[in-house]
Amino acid sequence: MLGEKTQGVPLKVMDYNYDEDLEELCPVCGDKVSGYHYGLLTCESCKGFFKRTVQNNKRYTCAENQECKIDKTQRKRCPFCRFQKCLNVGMRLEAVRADRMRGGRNKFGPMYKRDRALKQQKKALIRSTGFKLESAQPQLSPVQSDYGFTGTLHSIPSLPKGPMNATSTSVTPTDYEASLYGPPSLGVSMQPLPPQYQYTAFPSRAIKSEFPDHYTSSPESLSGFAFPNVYPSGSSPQPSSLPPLVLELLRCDPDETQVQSKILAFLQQEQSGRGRQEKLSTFSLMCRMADQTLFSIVEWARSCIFFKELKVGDQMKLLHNCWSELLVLDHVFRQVQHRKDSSLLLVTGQEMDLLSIGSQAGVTLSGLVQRGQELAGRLLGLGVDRREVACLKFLILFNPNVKLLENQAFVESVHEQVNGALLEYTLCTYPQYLDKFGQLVRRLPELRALSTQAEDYLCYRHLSGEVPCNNLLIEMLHAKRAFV
DNA sequence: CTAGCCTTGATC
DNA sequence: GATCAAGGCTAG
Repeated sequence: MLGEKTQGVPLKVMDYNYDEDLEELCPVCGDKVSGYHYGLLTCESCKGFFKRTVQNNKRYTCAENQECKIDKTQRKRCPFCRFQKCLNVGMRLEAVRADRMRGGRNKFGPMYKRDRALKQQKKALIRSTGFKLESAQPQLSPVQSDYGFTGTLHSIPSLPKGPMNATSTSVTPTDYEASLYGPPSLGVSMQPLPPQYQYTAFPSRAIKSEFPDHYTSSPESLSGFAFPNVYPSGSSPQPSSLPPLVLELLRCDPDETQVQSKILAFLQQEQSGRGRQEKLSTFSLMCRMADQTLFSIVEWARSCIFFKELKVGDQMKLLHNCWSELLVLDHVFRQVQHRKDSSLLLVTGQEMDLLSIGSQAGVTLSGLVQRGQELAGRLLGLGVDRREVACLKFLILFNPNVKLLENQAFVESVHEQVNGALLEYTLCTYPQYLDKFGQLVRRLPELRALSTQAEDYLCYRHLSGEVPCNNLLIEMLHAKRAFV
């Protein structure tokens, strides 16, 4: 109500303050913002659209190629792309209440407040300096970093409680915010998980199956260090000062949420088709999870700039060389975003208690996990961001030390280019850090050492027959070493 | 379906 | 009591 007043009706209470939300436009369609809705400032119509879609579990399809431009005049044309954009800019499914309770506040309240404060600060800064500094500090996203929006994935202590309906998403009023929509379906189809898995929030329900496999408008919508795209239409949201190559590499990154939902759905399906007796052990489940993650990594690589230019033979050689490093980096960076010492965040969004790993996993595996945590700790200390990780992935993939490549020169050149872009990026984005580039790059040998150990371990477990068959992991292992 | 306006109610 | 983001209602 007041949101409308302050912006809609130009009350004469305030003298035409040149500040306050003047240029605040809905990040989905560019219309006038009416207040915070479902996680960020949006217009009234997108608020309503988002609500209808989630509440009624709407499924849309796109008549074109899922990249329709959404603006004020065309937003009605393609609900699929509109909803897609809603999610990409950061609207939160979990802010739509499963129980439809009206009024009151939710846990986003403090975040909205903080976001306002930050905007004020920024404005003051602009006024005092006379120019904008756009996203000089991309990791300080008011909407997504501090309140742990990876942190909405925080765990629910135990199994679904009484009034929870098995298939629908109804949840008790008290924990609807926290539980989101994942637990019920997880609980049903995945069979009772081992106690060390806690149920975690998972921000989607059936809608997830509607998501396309790639996203188009904003490369920046992931949690952690991402900056929400507040630019009204599809043009590049980044200040031009950033090395374009870095942005390009980031664009190749898959949407975490989509990967997460895909893998979770896969595991659920696999698990539901399994009899009670043949339920997987925790370790086997982890292997399946890693296996699926590896699939998504391979998928990522194959669609990547540069990599897709290579002949298949070279692609295979590069991937065989670095699959475990990419897998470990993926895991480690997830822990960086997770920011918890007490648990691991799995690719499915589930949390796993580190203490229980320590007590159940055996020395070698515990040691590996521990080393992963240490690496994550160092990266966290460095303040690594997504763009840097995107570069590191390419540096790992385009390893110039891989021999017998058909197009060795190309691989070397890509490696050099990415190196240069990363250096430039760290220098211009974190000028206060004298040697961030060096620090980052020095983590790569550590990563490699860790991944080699992990491979050894996997190999050992494989030889003891403990790793599920038909496994891409094993295929990769085979490719790299001569097996018995 | 859409989107503008209305009602609610926990928090400040 | 004011605030303001949720959900609800209803013309178009």
